[in-house]
Amino acid sequence: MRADARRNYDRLVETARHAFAERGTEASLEDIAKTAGVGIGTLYRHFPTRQTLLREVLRDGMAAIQDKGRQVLEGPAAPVDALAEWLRALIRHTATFRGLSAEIMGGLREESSEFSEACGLMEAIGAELLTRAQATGAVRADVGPDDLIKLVSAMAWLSEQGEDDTGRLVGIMLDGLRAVSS
Amino acid sequence: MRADARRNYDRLVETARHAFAERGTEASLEDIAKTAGVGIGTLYRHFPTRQTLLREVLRDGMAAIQDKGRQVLEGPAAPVDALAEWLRALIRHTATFRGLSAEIMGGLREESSEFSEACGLMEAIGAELLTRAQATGAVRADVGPDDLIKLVSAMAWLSEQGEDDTGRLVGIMLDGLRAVSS
DNA sequence: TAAATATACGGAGGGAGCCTCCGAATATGC
DNA sequence: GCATATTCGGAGGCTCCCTCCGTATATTTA
Repeated sequence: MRADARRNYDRLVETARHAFAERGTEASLEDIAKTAGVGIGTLYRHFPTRQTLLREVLRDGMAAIQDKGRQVLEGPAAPVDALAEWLRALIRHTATFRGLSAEIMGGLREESSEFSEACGLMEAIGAELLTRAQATGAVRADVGPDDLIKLVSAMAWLSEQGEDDTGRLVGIMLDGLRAVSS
Repeated sequence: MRADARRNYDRLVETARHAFAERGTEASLEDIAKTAGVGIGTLYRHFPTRQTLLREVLRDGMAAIQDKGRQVLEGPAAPVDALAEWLRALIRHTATFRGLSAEIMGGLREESSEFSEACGLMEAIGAELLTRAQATGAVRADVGPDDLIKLVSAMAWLSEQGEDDTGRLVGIMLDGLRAVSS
């Protein structure tokens, strides 16, 4: 990769990070290019679609969520609590940009999405935490890992909508996931 | 109101209903005007904002939800079940158009929104059903009517996202609303 | 170091959608 | 039938999307 290309690539990712944080995932790409001091053509060469750019911006955060998953899995907490903690972290991350939860849901649905891979990864981690929690009988048996992602997206969407007190609502949802102690 | 104005108004509402159903609330207004056989200026005179048009399209459905509320309130079902049934109906209605749940959430937040009034109404009905259910001890006491609307919106959003099996996820949420039988 | 070449840059341009504004058209009341 | 208050319609200015290709520049080679 040529040096100038590398430089522009990095500048674009950083600028996009700020723009997405400020204006959501629908931020103007022309603005991002201009702010990065780069032509719009350059942006499109490096990132053919908005999703490509978004995925790159999110790379680190995704890795962090993965780590978090491993951490709670190996931690001392009870399986249900470990799952809950991870879900909360995932929700927080999914809500960093307005519009992101919709992209995630798209990734869950369409194989071709740029987020399909990331979704698969999250689902895998969730699956591990989930089955472990289900084995203890503390989480209802009729939910799958994909349900987890969907519920997480919905909660993240709520959070995106300018809802600051999402924590309590997430708590309600988590209670719903717990098995009825009949 | 002049006869031609009335005619155009009605045509616009009907055309918009189809367009929103097909393409979501972001459907092109210029297309709607064209399909209705009307100039774009005419559309904007009758409906200064997209929300105005959307609100008009939803008028009947909103009334239906109100009726439903009265119906379950006076019905024989247990308060919790009445609440659950009404919430399910509200979710179904909120999910008729892609993008509607976001508008609803906006209406809940901003007084100036075209949906503010409708939201207030829904919240009032929900409040009645909720307090009644809470009085029986079957629903947790730490939720308010606004929480209901938020959770409904989140579920409707899920449904909008092309999720067909939302019923089960809604069930999970409803379980979360029920009081822990300690 | 200077030429050759592979690579990357940038923005003009066509398309779509939003919304405003105002001259032209037309219902309605007298 | 005419006056006039309403309403109509779409051109036009704006923003944004995305593509295409002539120009510029980094890197390699002699």
